[in-house]
Amino acid sequence: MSDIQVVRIHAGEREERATTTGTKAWELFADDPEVIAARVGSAAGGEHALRDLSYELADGDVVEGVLIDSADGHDILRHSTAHVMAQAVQDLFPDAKLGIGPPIENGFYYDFDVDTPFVPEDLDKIETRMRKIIKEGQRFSRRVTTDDDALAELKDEPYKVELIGLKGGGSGGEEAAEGASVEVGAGELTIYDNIRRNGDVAWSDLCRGPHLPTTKRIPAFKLMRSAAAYWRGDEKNKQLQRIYGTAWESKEALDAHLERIAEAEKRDHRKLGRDLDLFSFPDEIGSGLPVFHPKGGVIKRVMEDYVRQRHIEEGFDYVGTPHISKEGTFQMSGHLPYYKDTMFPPMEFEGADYYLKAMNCPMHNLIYRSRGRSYRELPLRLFEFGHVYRYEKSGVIHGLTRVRGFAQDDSHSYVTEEQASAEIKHLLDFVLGLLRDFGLDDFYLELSTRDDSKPDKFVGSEEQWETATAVLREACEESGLELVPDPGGAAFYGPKVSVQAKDAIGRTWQMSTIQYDFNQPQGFDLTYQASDGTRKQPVMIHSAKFGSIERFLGVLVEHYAGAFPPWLAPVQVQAIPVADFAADYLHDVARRMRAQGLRVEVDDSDDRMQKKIRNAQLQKVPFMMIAGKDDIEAGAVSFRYRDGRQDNGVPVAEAIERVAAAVATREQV
RNA sequence: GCCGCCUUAGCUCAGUCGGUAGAGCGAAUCACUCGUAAUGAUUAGGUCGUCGGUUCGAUUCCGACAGGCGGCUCCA
Repeated sequence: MSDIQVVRIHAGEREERATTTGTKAWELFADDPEVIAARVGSAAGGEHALRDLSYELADGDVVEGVLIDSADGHDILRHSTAHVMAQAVQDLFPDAKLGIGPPIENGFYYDFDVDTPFVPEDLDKIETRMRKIIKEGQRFSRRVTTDDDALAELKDEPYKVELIGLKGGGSGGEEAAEGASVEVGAGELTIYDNIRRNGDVAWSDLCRGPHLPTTKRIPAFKLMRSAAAYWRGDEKNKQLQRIYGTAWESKEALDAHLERIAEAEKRDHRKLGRDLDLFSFPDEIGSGLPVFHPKGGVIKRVMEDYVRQRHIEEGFDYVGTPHISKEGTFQMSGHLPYYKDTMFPPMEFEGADYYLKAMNCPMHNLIYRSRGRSYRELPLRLFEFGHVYRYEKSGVIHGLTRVRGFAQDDSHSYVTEEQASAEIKHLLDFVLGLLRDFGLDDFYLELSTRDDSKPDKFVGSEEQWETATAVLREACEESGLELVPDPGGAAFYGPKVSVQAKDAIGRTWQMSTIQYDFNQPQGFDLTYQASDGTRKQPVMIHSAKFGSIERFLGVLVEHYAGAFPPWLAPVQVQAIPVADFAADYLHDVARRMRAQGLRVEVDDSDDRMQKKIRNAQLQKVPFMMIAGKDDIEAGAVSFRYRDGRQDNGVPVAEAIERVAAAVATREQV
């Protein structure tokens, strides 16, 4: 028997463990608590060559080699935990039919077809059962089978039967099996048996693997919630009951994960929006239609002022367009056939159908077209805060991040084909700089292209798409940022680049978008007079930096956890008199600060000073400015910063200067 | 839109196995005038999401609708 490499994989890190002969390979890591997954490969034939080999141990037991392709230890751990969960569910609910159960980011799920949805108490029971299975140390054992054998064996599992059918389903098979790849993969069919110590098969599942050696290798897990999910992600299919869980290499890692979830909840902009009195969603107005309170209004206005100023500096002209328009505008742009369902129903008036606009591009096109254009005018850059309304399905509304009415910081650059590349690179630079000013500096790009298998979802010729995609790709590559492909994610009129930014706790948000559009200029018959006197069609480049002001604000609330940097903070300075006698003094200092454009409030309520400090702290005000007898005598104030640091006896002029400087930097404090 | 859960004072939540409700915080008033995260007392505040049904009686049980939450689907 040839030499075997045993590689251990611990929490996503790989480490070569040993080279040995096959017979002892399994024993090497069988008792190593560090190992949560194992790969067995052949030194001679390369690890992939051993996919199907099994190894005979000294005592005659047979152990399967596990092949871990791109998956890391977490995926194996989580997928194995999903199996244990499914076994527990079928133990407790014998009628439950299996869907699929893949690992996902931070966890796993498994779908079940059951008559009654799971309730939280069911999850407790399932967890208990899972602990028992884990304790039993059932071995995950791989078994190659044939389609026919598998169909016979799994005849009571209709969804598994369907997956087997998909696998062999010809050209569509690969795509159709996408969601099911952990079950059947692309190659041969395998079944994993969970084998008890006494050799009994406790449970089996159609699965491509790989898995942990035994269930004992699951150190820490927790079931999180149950929810319905459409079979194979298609809303035409039946909904199955999905249970989500998470699994980690240690109790500590699990606790840290739960801690991160709690931290994310604390940052939830819907909660902070209420606590900090920023915005609300009155039922009376309607779902997904926020109102901004004075403090939220300040942040919104500062954001708008900033982005308007930046656009003007970058050569954009600020324009304005109405909220409603006759149907023809959206016919011309080509939007209506694609998006009628997601536009609010039209209002009939004087024999015409008026729609609330769901996009601004058509309006900008009409500004472009309002007179003849010369190549000398290009690039022509138009920018506005366009208020758009989209009839989002009721189930998707979410705080400020998914609403039915919002303002886009929408811009369109009309350029010659030759200028497109430079304009896109320029926009990308512009966008990244802007995001950095909002404290976001960890990015990657996503390039959304058309889906060649669904030509009816996209307009334009293949060459047009190729050109446009190439231009975008080049700009992305030049930026040096990581580029992730998103096939099929393009708008109907052209490909797009989107900037994905990571927030303070590592969550990714889609921010700005840049889209290359060769279609609308044609629909609107946009032209310019070229230098040679001919009429040519411009290319239109859509870009939105915030995307939606509402959404961006929601993301910022979560990114900063409500503790905005001074330039964005609704109240920059909270003045707190030690007692009443100091209120006039602070009102005077506040007046001088306001004259510098600073946002200052004086808390002259009859609360005690400590209470006022607490309130200011809870409101996450960056500067607390305190004054009592000592300060008044010295013509000074005392600072308390948001982090609790103090600075006593700062002369008033210097204090004002200090706050103004902090605001001017746009930096967090 | 689909599945499940939820909706009681401004907020967070108790409670009523069907006999119309409570706490803490917040608010208002009064007293205290205080040096870096909650002074004390008093008072006000709710047709228990809306509409309908069952019932002698509904906040409680049933239904519809609206809104919210968690997912799915969707996201120009």
